[in-house]
Amino acid sequence: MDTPPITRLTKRSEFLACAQAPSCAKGAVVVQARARGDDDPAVRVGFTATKRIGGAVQRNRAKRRMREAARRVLPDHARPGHDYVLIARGGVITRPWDRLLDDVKTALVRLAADRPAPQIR
RNA sequence: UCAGACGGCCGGGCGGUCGCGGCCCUUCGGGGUCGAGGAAAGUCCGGGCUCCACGACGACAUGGCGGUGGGUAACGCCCACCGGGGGUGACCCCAGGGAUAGCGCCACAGAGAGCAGACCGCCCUUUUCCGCAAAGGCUUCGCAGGGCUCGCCCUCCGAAGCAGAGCGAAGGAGGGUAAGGGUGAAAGGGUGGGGUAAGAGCCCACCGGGCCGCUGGCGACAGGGGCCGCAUGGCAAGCCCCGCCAGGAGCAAGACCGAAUAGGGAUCCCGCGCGCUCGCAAGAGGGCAGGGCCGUCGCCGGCCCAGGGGUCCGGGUAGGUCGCGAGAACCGGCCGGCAACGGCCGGUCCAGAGGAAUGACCGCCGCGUCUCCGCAAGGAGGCGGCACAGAACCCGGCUUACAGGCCGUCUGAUCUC
Repeated sequence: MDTPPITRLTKRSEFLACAQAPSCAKGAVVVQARARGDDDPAVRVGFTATKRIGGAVQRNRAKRRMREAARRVLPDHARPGHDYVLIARGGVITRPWDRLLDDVKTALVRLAADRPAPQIR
């Protein structure tokens, strides 16, 4: 099976929809996962870093690290037809890179185990 | 060499493997190219741009600015100069218009603080008391001489005492004095001399100040002259006065396109008939007839409808496109100007934007720091050490933040010659 395309979330409404979805906090990130319920197998992902992280420089750096982590982890651990939102927590900038990857991976696995995705052809 | 003043600049570099955003090309595999800052920050001023308002004007209110002359699109910015203050100096600092337009304030301290003021001190007059006391005087006594009416008188000298002009000290009363002490942010020009009872611009010299000409300068001002002895302070970041500048909102400005759904309007087609019950009414219920759908075309049965359907127009939401980067641009040269800056010539194209592009891992080098080895030069290793910080419509400024480092000019010391 081909890996579904991964695109970015860009609309505020899409982020808000994911905010209602199940989430899992692990290490330096919080991951929200939402089954869109349409027939598109695409995986979409968005990133959030609030002002609690710091100024613009810190927030940008947090999003870049999360984006790179998602790029490494999502193709193997994301479920098709889902939207994911990664929210930065306090230590996301100083977290060692391997640990950050583990955080995202285990959060994704746990979300997939908690609620199996509806069957998608 | 050491201290310091001012101005300017950099703010990690090279490489590898995966990646990211815009644009272009593409044989759709990919390729090419560009891709954060000096502050992108704070959003404090000034503009461009856009919409709204508007008589293109004036007045008032409010806010801002405030030495002069330049620069600029403009500014509260920049440059040069002037004045004042600080520093040995290079240089630095100044909210730097008006205090005889008016109002107000000047706390505390202090005797007195805005038509000044007598606490201490100084001086004069007077008075009380005390001390000292010249020349001379008076009283008493002694001694000597002389006279005579024999008891006194006169003279010289000595002793004691008294009064005493005057001097000194203390106190009281009246007055003079702003030089001194003390208070204060500030005490009604300063310093020196004369003068005086003591003092005082009372007088004089210099400095300061005011007024009026002159000279230089575009000007702020400066220089010098004459006159005036000259009480009349500070605060205008208290109100105020004067001059100058400001219509308001901001790219979520604003322009265009515009789905689904639900409203609105126009028009066309079909239907919109009868009676009953409940209800004040709006309306609700069900019957016959009508229309639609389904089962089998119809009869018949079920369900649904009091309206249904089509076309067009308009507002408008999500969303999309534009606004949006070739400009008060940058680089180099020449010219003008002390400079800010301006002009000309040549060259370059240089991010774009949306939930927002620069990251992850690694190697080498640089810098910093720590540990160890070494007499030293140096070497080895560790670091989760390498600033402040991320364009969001765009410019010109200001302000604030910033590890470390570089360059230039100048000043004061010191050393060598």
